[in-house]
Amino acid sequence: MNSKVYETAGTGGMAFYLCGPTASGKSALALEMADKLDGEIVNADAFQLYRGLEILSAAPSSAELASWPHHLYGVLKPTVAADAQLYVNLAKPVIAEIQSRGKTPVITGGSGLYLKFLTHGAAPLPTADAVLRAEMDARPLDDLVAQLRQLDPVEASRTALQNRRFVSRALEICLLSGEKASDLRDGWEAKTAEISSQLRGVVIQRSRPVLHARIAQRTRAMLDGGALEEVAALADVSTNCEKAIGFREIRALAAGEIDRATCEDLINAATRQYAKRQETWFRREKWLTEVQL
RNA sequence: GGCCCGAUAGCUCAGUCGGUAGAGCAGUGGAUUGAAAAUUCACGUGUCGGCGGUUCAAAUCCGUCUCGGGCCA
Repeated sequence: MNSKVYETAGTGGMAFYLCGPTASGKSALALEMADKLDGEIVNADAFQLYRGLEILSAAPSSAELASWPHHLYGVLKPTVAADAQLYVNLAKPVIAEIQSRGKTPVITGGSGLYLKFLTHGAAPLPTADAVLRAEMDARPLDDLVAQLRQLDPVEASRTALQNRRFVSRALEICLLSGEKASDLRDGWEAKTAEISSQLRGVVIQRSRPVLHARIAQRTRAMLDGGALEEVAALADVSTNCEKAIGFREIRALAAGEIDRATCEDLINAATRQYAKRQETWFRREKWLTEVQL
């Protein structure tokens, strides 16, 4: 059934990437692949990194974690605001250490940006600055766009100017570095193709009806399996964790603003939309071998 | 049985004075190198419940039937 996956994986040694949309069955396949490749599983999911979000993030169960070496699951406190570079800083040494023992890292997850940073490296850009971001968040978008146009017309011309996040980040780079974001980014982009040719991995695909059914099943299991208690226990969380799908919905349920069925529907819809975005992302990663399950 | 209200996109609904219909949500496709489970862009033909009638022209007016919901018996 997974002969194409095995073929892509080869005989082990190199890191193997196992990607796919949420609820596609990555975790189960990871266990299988780790066994096959004499490997160890490394998390590449932005939310499974956190402790206390196990149910919402559909992290592997404690039984699964105990059954085989897993790395980078539940390693961050919910108050920490992670980002792609922080993830790479955590993952690189873990992967190297696994390889030094002659094992194969099976890097498993669906966070496209985190995976991209890990596989292709980071552009030489300044790190996010919380204070500057807060300042920019308080300004009108038009104002940010005008300043970006002035500081870096090239970047402004190729940025989606309706997207506040993208405009802010481009501007942030210019302001923190004193250089043009476009110049800093160009150097990095030129090198990505060569890197891709040396990577090895698969992206799991499932038909939409199947994926949607799996999502619905999982949402129900989450809500029945302690997600409400988990959210209730998360008193102090970073703004990262607040964005976990299900967090707001379950808060609303607990507050009596919506009923259980509505909560379930909302979580399902948000999860389906997320899965679609993941598919769009991975479709562009041509180095991944598509595997239909 | 009588009366009233409703029936329009997958869902919830809008539709002015008659000129063959459009919002939100859902869905689909895209963008996306330090917030990414984030953020953002694009995409709207559907027996206007059925049948008849009036009219140059009906989602819209009239009749009737069907199915909901309600009130009175």
